[in-house]
Amino acid sequence: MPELPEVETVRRGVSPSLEGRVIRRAIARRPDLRWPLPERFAQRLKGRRVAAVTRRSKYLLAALDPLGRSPAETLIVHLGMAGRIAVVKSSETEPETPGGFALPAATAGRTPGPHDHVEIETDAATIVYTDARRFGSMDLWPTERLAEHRLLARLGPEPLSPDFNAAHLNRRLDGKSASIKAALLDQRIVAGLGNIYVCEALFRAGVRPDRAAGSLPLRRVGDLVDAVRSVLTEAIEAGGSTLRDHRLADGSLGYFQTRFAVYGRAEEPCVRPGCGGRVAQIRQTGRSSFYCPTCQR
DNA sequence: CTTGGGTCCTGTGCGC
DNA sequence: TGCGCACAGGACCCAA
Repeated sequence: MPELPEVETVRRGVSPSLEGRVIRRAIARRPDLRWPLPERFAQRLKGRRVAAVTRRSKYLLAALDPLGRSPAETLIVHLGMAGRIAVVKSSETEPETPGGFALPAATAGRTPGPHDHVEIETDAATIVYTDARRFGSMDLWPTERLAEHRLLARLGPEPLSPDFNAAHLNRRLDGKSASIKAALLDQRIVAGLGNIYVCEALFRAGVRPDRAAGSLPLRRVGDLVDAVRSVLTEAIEAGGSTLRDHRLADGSLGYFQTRFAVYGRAEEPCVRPGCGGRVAQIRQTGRSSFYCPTCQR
């Protein structure tokens, strides 16, 4: 799934086709993704002007201007594990397909793929939401009360904001017996990290994923904050990581996966010069963790 | 409250 | 080549 860098990459890709533009057509090909879509979802999108496209954690947020009796509302999109968004330019009959990636059908005369669930069309492009596993979700919610939405209300600070700092993280880890890996995946503690970037951040900070969260001295908590920041920042610059599903909105590939130090590198040598260790893979709460037993303590 | 396991769903890649 | 199984970037929900 898309973690924060992938969602941010998608946000940047779709913004030009949505911001300041009017939704002239919307299609929902099924009534639900992970949960039921809102009542009359497609109809309620039609005619609305998109004021801005932002991101909170792994959620894409499209702020919609009021229309008629509808107040200002925000379209909330989560990509789940395999959700993908493609921008198909209205003028393109045969869109570019870099990397051999076939863009989902969207424009007139093209057949939609079996998992192309939602399409949103402006005068600039058609935004196609594809999600084979359907772990993703969409909702429409009054912008005025956005912070109260059940999916957003309990999220911790954005990892790239000043609110995520050593003092905050130390307070949230204090006394925790769960692993540091589980704590960093807990979206209430810090919002937007997933399995890949937690593994990579722990490597950078030299912290074993199975250490008790509450066992880190403040200084090392500070190292972890720095590591989270640097890995996310670099991943965003690289356009995210493409394993299976993630694509930039134009269909091209993110390339941060070429810079993974540990994720998916079980048995391979540690990248730290002179280390000589091998990357280990363990399971924690049902998910794979990768780390260097020599560098990470 | 915290913690870990089960769950939703489909596709892919591996071993046999 | 086919089959079955494990696993996949998430996170809600629930039992203990």
